[in-house]
Amino acid sequence: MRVPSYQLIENEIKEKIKKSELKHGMKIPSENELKETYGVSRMTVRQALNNLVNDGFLYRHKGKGTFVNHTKMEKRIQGLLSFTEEMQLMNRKVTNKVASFTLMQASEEVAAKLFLNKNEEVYRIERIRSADGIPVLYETLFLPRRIFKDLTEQIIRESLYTYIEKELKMSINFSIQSIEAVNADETVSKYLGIPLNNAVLHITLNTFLDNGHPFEYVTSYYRADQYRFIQHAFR
Amino acid sequence: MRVPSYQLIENEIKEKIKKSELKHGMKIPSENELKETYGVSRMTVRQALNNLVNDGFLYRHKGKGTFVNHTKMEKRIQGLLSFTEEMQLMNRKVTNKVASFTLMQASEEVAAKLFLNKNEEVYRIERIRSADGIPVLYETLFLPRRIFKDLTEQIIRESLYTYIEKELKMSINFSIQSIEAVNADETVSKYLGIPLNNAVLHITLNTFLDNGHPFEYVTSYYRADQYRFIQHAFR
DNA sequence: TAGTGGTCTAGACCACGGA
DNA sequence: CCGTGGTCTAGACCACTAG
Repeated sequence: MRVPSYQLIENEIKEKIKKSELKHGMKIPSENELKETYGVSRMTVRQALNNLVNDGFLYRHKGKGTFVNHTKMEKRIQGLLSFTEEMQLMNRKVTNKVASFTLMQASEEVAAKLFLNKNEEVYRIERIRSADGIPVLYETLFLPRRIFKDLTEQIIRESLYTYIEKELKMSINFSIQSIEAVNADETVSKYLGIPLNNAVLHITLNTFLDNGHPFEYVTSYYRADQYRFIQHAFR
Repeated sequence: MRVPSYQLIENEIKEKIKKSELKHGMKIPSENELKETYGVSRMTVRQALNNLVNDGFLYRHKGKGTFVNHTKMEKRIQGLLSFTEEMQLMNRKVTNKVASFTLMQASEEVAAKLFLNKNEEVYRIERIRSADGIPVLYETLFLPRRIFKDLTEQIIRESLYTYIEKELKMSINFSIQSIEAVNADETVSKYLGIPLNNAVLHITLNTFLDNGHPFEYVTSYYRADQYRFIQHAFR
């Protein structure tokens, strides 16, 4: 069983939505019909549909049926951009300074975030990123050795996302970010050139490839006077 | 069958996480153990656990077990939720205190955000919102008189989104948020009960109806120790 | 090897919506 | 009333992790 049946069903329905064979508001076949079509049990059909509902592709009405939602593309008004790409969009020139670059064993926290076994090797890299010469963010990256066999400082000074997509030919899928506000400690104030205790955005980021594996875990601090997040959310 | 068994299981686990009987990284009982504990089938246990995984309370490792995730009040961006709805998801009780409630003429900024003519009437409302008695956010709402003809303090003490959808029968579409970090000023520190200059999240929010009209403009300050944003982004 | 979560079956009864 | 999705059962085999 290479690919589970429920994923096949999911993918077929996603494809039909993508190709507009299924459009917003249209009713899809009932669970019993899909069960026959795919020759699986109803619970398997439900597993596929549940995932599509959770991901926002479909919605259900008890007693009526299952319907196609607004397309995902509409929801992804803002995609996942790297810092380099974001700054390019605003015509600002990015420079990166690598403050440290080491290979170490993953701590428990890092191993959990990167789905590694404890003590597997990870790169730990500290980087200060500036836009038009102004330091905007200080970040610590954790990257699994397993994926980045031959990482160099040169790559880190340029763009990691470009390297992954163009050189390693891997496909980035999505990220989960947590955004908090904290007061700058000594390290942060030093690297960002701001007074101690100034409010900064503290963001941790976990990014995943198409195959479901995480390839980076990043903790970062953004200067509040230089950066803010804009977010769209749909009801 | 008033409350489905899987919801009972979900709620018990959520409660234990809330009361710190289950903490980050701890393993919860296996599906077979839970099946015995609750006297249900394994599929029912899995339905409960799947929901908790989707909502970010738990995570699984094949062959190892199911574990408790970090908790802090989190915003999971799988849609636009009101504060009330978010807190319900976390099993927390919301109380709202209205600090001021006035009808005034829109300033230039507010008129622009709400697509009003200058000097059109808007409600200006200050509100402190608490979860389980702890003040979490202080916000100032601007609502156009044109849409909310008969707004009362009572409505504001309860849930505005519910009022809009259930009473006014209008349909909320999407919001644009800007997220920044700032140091708490005197007003904010007083209302949230935190020291002056503590970092807080400063969020401004513009929310739109299905017909394209904005119905609220909100500026708010969230306690950093009680709240963070979680955001998914797709490439 | 034993235990865990992942997938799947072939049934069942229920609550809701519409004709 | 019938068809829909919602809940639930009592099994089964698989893949992964650990000792």
